[in-house]
Amino acid sequence: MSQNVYEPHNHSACVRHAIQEAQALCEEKGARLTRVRLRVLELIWQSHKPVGAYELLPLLAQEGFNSAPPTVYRALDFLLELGLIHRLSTINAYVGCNRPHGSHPVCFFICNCCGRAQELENDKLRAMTRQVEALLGVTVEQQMTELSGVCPACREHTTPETSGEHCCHDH
Amino acid sequence: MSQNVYEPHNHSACVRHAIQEAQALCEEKGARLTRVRLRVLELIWQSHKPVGAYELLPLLAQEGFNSAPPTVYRALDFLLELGLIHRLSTINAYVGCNRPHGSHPVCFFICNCCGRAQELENDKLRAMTRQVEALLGVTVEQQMTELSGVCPACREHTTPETSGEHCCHDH
DNA sequence: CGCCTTAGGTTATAATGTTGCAATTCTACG
DNA sequence: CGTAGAATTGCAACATTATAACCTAAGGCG
Ligand SMILES: [Zn+2]
Ligand SMILES: [Zn+2]
Ligand SMILES: [Zn+2]
Ligand SMILES: [Zn+2]
Repeated sequence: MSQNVYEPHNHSACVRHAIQEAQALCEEKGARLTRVRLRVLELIWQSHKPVGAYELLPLLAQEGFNSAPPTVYRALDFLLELGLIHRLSTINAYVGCNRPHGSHPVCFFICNCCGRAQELENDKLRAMTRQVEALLGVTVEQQMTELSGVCPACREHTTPETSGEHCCHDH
Repeated sequence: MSQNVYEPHNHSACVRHAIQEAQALCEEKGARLTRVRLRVLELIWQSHKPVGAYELLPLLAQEGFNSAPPTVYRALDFLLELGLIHRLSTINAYVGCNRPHGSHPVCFFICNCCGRAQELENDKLRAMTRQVEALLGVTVEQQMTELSGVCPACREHTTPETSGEHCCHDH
């Protein structure tokens, strides 16, 4: 929904939109968005900060769901398969997808300070892929780009005396 | 050394070049390329297929080196720090760096069939970074792109009857 | 040598992700 | 409806990857 998660925005709308998209996509593909799967997706969307698989365990347990690793990983696999979430391998965490419509090149910026991640649609990325294919004669099937650094919000909050510390945002 | 690891090439030259570069870099930076560190680097360079940390353990043990996880990870950390190797986070494996001269944007293509990885210098990548910085107002500090698919050698070797199997190359 | 810094040895443990199998629930079809 | 087959979940154990803590050994230098 939001094009820049580092700016204040109506996050409820992000969540609502994501869930609606998910339900529509599952309907369309005949996939079953069961209670656990839906709840995991909701939990992931609670913020734009990617969440680790093992962080989800206690959250699910708290709500009476079964909470063993396979439960979470199966839900994550399902959501990944449908493209509803992405896995950020540099930080071993999972985050909701902006436009869950089929497999697409993935590009994220991750703030090292607040942890929030912004998905990016980038035409330079496609150009790069084509260039690599032409150069090496390969066929690209998957691609993942992870940028990291400091977001505008964190740069602003990081005054000289607080530098080195981490600021904490909820989403 | 090689600009395309999927083509036949003089791999000894790759290794020799990498080790020389490493020694020069350590000299220049006053870093100590100890026996374990050098051997780990050599082992990583034995092929263009990224190697897992735990694969190195028995290889080191076999040569009389201490082989507990910390030994290997400390060597890897040292080599990563100097930029002599890269970590491919999508496959949790380590591979030698082409041009070990300071921190630089990392871009690899990884063949899903033979596992060999080719590092790429790509101007589209820099353009993308600038575009992202301008778009979000962020500051990019690190970046990693991992493409995967099928290399020319594997596409050629994968006839209809062998499709689905993996071909094995040494480097 | 004697002091300091860096590197390595050792043990244990944390963090992340998988396998295998039985039990349950859902779906489709007659 | 009722039942067979498929998909999903529960559960226990295990595999893989990485780190912490604490101490000893080795190298650099006055
Ligand atoms: Zn939001
Ligand atoms: Zn931030
Ligand atoms: Zn080579
Ligand atoms: Zn290949």
